[in-house]
Amino acid sequence: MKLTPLKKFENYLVENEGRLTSQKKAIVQEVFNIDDHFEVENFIDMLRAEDKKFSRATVYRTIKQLLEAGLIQKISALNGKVFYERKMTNKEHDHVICNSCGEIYEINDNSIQKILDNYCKDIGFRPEYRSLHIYGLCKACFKR
Amino acid sequence: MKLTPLKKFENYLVENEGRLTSQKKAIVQEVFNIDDHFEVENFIDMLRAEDKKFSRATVYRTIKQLLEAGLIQKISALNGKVFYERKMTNKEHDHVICNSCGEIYEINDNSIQKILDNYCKDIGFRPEYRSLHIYGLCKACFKR
DNA sequence: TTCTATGCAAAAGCTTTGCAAATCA
DNA sequence: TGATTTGCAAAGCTTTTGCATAGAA
Repeated sequence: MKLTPLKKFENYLVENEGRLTSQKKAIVQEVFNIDDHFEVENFIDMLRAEDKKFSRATVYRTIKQLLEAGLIQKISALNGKVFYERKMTNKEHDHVICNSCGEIYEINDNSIQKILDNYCKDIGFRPEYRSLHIYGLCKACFKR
Repeated sequence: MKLTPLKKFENYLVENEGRLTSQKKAIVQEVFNIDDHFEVENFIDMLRAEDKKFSRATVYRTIKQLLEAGLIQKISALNGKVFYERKMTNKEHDHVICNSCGEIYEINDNSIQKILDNYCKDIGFRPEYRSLHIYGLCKACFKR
């Protein structure tokens, strides 16, 4: 039995003396309609485009709650931009990125996962999210 | 023959029509005196404590230049905090970052390097730089 | 009915920028 | 000398907060 994100959020709110308002409902649905990561300001624009003109404060507050509820995760890029995306429990984010053509490859090697899990265990760290990015030149671009 | 960070920065500045001022010199020396990562505001305080009272703008501008020169690197924690640290050319930067207190641990495990090198070799990718960040809760914060 | 959530505007952090004066090459 | 850099203050951005009102339970 799998709960919908909205249901999960509702459970979280019940447990934490929160209330499920129409704004929160709409925000949750919007977030889980987006496959990709998103920035808050863009997200607000998307809501606006659908005539869901909630205040910035409400959107920020709801995103914070979704984060606390563990339904979404935050990604901080090196350029200072902050993204959010719905949390995929079974998917890590390992990428190989070509500096020349921008092509992105996914790494699928669970020996990395094992090593990292062991490391975390050793230092008593409880991992929640990982990001592994390798930058360089892909085969084709290297030949040139 | 190994160049000092200051010399490298000087070279970078010459190539980019920049000038090596006394402020920049002092900032570079301070940065390379710090073994750990640092936040800009703390860094400014450290400079102040040594009576190097440069304007915030100058510090930010110099850090930006050091970043462009490839002498330091930026780390963004999920709680929004931004850290910098000097770049060790012979060492990859794998970090474990606590989302609660912001503490950063370094991973030293060259088996990761081997796996990644193998992976790159397999797909014909020539790696230049990698960043591996694990976010979660450190021992102390998890207990709370 | 009671307490949380919302919207607004103001404030808070952090970082960047415009401009005149200072400094480097 | 001529161009970049500095310091200051102001402005920009993103995010948070105080407060009165609206709304959920």
